[in-house]
Amino acid sequence: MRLTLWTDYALRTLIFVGAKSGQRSTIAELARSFDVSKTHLMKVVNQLGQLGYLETVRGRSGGIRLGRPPSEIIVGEVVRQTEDDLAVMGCLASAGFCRIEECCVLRHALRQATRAFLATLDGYTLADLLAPRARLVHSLGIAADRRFAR
Amino acid sequence: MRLTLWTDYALRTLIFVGAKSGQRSTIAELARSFDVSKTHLMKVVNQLGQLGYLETVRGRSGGIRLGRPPSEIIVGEVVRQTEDDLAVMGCLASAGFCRIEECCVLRHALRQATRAFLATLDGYTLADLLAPRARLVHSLGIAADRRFAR
DNA sequence: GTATAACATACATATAGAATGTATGTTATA
DNA sequence: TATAACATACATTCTATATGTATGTTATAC
Repeated sequence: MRLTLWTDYALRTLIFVGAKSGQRSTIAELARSFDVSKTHLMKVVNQLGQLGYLETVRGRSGGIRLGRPPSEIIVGEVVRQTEDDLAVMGCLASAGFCRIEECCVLRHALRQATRAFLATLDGYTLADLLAPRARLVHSLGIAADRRFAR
Repeated sequence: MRLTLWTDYALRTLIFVGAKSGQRSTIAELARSFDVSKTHLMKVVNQLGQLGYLETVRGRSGGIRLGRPPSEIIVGEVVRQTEDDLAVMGCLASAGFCRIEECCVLRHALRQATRAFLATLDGYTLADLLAPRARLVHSLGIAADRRFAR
């Protein structure tokens, strides 16, 4: 029962970009920090941009910043959008999967459990994830931006 | 975020065997009903037997029956045992996965969400799943056992 | 005004884990 | 003692995920 690495990168991207607050981040910088290829992470960033979670700026001194305040980015919502299949069992993904589906109590239980999972994540916003900001900045190796430093 | 088909078969096996109550089931019969190969389902049944959920009887007129009362078979417990990896994200599966893991609030949230998922399933026993017995028996095509019928 | 840094996107390939299949062995009873 | 049924090791197939490659677009610094 694993969420995709895609969702993992998406959430980590939001945390990273959020931790830099005012400063812009670049995909190259994120990719280095996560140890993924730039082109791959680019796709994740692209989706987050289209969903409005990120504001992407093209051009020579472009980069990424948050598209809305951290307190308005709900973790459960992000997961629902980056994960394209949240059905924990085949019978929840397509009809006719199992012959007892019309009277299946298990199916009901699984739906309820999935709701409980997402509801828990809905209790967290990006602002909550950014609470230990000082430690995050340190762990992520976020340094002062040299372009603006001098 | 899909549970394995293995877990699916395990739960369906318990429902099927439970629905036949007193009567023994055979793997061949289950395999036919689920439209899986006998040898594959055999492995699932074997595990359930080793865990004590099923009592398997070898020999010419052998078969399967429940190893304990339906009310004592907790769905969440079964899932925890048939699913070998319940970590919804890499960072919950192995240490050193991500550089912010020591101060990561998301990690905490994901653990909490997983607990909520399983806690929901812990609220159901096999007895609950068997409640609509008449309809189950009908949908599963469970007929009177011919070996004992005449 | 043009070179360049940065994002955008379509398409192709690789990989790992799940799912299934094959083969052989063991048990118990009709 | 033949046979129906469970036991288990090993091999193979399949598919979604993950990644890579290639090319295009945008906007600004110089």
